[in-house]
Amino acid sequence: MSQDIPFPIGDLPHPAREDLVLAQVLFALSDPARLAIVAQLVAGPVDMARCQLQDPSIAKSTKSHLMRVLREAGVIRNEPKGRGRRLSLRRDDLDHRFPGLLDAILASAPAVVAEPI
Amino acid sequence: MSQDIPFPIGDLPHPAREDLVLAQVLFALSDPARLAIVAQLVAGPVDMARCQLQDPSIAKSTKSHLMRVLREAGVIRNEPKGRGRRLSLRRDDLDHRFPGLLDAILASAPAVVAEPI
DNA sequence: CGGATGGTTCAACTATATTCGAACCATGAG
DNA sequence: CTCATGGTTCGAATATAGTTGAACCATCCG
Repeated sequence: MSQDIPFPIGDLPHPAREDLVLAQVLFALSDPARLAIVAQLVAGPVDMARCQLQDPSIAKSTKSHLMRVLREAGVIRNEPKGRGRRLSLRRDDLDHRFPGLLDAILASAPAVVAEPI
Repeated sequence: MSQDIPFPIGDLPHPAREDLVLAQVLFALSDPARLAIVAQLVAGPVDMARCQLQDPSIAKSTKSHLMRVLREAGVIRNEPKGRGRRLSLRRDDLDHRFPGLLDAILASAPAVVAEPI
């Protein structure tokens, strides 16, 4: 039961809240680049085009892959928006399944201040 | 500064508290087998010989490797004891560097009841 | 309808992790 | 000392993850 998220979140598959797996979430967050992405999303949703990686030389396919790992672990949402995509933290689902986990990680993660528009 | 732990903990190298890296800790805990080991250590130190893995068919070299990943991430201590080794959670160091992280993970991890002696 | 822009997917390659048996080392028991 | 026990390390094999350019797809803009 509950294969993917019940209501449409865009064309990409998102795991339902009850299908999140702790080890998978931890793995997704075990990479500094992915951790930095998550830190950027704490303040709120970010358009993918505006979400920068530390290393600007990274290929866009790689960036897309980073987002995929986070999405498939249930850490972020990735929904179409206009001609681009909008990324957001699935904080509610994470907090519900793993209370305190995200807070603890974010508190220890290097702060990433969102680039002003 | 502070390469390894300042006081002797056995012959194996252990990272000092201030050298623990969040991403590395998360990675160490992102494997179900390692997560289960940690869960076993919550109740207190365990002799390695008594610390069982779910899959009993796993080679001892593999078990040793699992312990190494956890040790190198600073999650567990591994000190000589008699002719064997004693494993323990570095809860104090983890709590100090990443407050709430271990609690959150353990609360969400599948409980592993220690085998009675 | 054409571009142009922004992302995903694919296939191939590289890099890193896992797993194992064998060899080795240390300790405690006899 | 000698042996058995319990673990680590090594090297090789396998598996999984990361990275990339090219191809593709969708949306907006003109």
